[in-house]
Amino acid sequence: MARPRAFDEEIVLTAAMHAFRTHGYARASVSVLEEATGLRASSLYNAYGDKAGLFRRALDHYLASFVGPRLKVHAGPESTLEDLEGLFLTLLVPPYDDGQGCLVTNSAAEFGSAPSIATDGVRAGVTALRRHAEEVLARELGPSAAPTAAARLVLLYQGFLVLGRAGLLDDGHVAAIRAEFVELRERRSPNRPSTVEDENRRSPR
Amino acid sequence: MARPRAFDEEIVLTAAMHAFRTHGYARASVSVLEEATGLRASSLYNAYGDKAGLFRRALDHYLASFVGPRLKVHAGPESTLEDLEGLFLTLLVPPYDDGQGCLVTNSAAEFGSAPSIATDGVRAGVTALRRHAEEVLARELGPSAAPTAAARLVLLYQGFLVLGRAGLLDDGHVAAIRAEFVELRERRSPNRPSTVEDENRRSPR
DNA sequence: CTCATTCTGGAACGCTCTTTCCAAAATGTC
DNA sequence: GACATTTTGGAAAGAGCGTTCCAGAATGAG
Repeated sequence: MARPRAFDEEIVLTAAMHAFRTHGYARASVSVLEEATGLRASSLYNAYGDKAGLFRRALDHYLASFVGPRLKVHAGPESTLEDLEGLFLTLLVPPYDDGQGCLVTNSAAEFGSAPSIATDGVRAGVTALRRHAEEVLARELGPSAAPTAAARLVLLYQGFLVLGRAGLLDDGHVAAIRAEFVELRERRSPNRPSTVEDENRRSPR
Repeated sequence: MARPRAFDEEIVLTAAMHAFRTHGYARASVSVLEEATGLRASSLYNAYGDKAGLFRRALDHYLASFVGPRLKVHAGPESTLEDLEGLFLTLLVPPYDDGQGCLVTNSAAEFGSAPSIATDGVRAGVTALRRHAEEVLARELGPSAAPTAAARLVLLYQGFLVLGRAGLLDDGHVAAIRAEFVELRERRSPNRPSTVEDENRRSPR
């Protein structure tokens, strides 16, 4: 009977994910990862093969455990423009306001367009955001306006994430996002009934 | 009489700048920089003190020799909405379409918000873009709408750069930018006369 | 020519990195 | 208890890193 693992994988992958998000891949040395996860190098190697293997798993974990649930809440089948706006605004409050940015976006910048260990995860993350946004926008604005509006929101969101990562977001950027959604609401499809629930979904701030 | 330098500093800094832009700071090893610049390590150290010193100089050079002139053309005292749109669209054609992104944006993602060798340069780059955009927009839309519109363009531009870096820009994003400027033109201040020159400034594509 | 000064290139240094090795540990089964 | 299996932790290996050292090179001045 093999010795059981002494760690909870969920906890380890979450810790690794945050270490990679904070330091980037190159700067997250194995000793940094040891400290973050509480595991020794040989345990990490035994479990994940090598550093790149751990990164891939951490990125997958990020997509599944952070991006996925956020898209479900803010851009899911029942979501509205207010929920979409909340996707941006929740980045300003705990637990998303730690200033370390998004592992997908950070990895996009770090690895660039050459094939890499981040290629599939970055594409998956950006594609999922766009697809979800487009579905909400198709319901809210009608199907013909949705693709362009979704592409625009993706650009705005990536910009928001980069400036957040750099600590350069300010009230002006927030006002720009709020104005964007004011405009989107003015373009709401007449087929889509408005409800008082919409006002409560934006929160925070 | 001291031995003169065997290199042209402009050429070396430009080469280093591109190496840092392509590989990021952490991955641009001194041997990569040797290859890019054609100088040996000891010459680089003699001239710039250390790797961080070279990076700072390369980032400054980028701001002065690439960002500054681009802002002058696309967001200068005579520039219009069409010129501003060209700031985005020129990223799609040579010499700006090499897919390595922007040293400011890449460094923002790499170094984050903690104090670093990139802090001042990133802030200067983002601030300059915003200020220039805001001046154009104040002329074109009127001073009250300019701050929010500028902040929005900065977010869009950063997002455009990140997705460009990741090789994920497509026609949908370009259409979104074009639509953005269609909307901005509809909001042009009545005080600002339109000219046929405006149509020629957008190019390319 | 000598001199003083700075630059260059190759070699080397010391450190950090990623990864491997292997003995001991942790388990359930017999 | 012995056994087989996997995991863990500490030590070590080898490679790559950033940087320094220093002898020779390149210059203009005298």
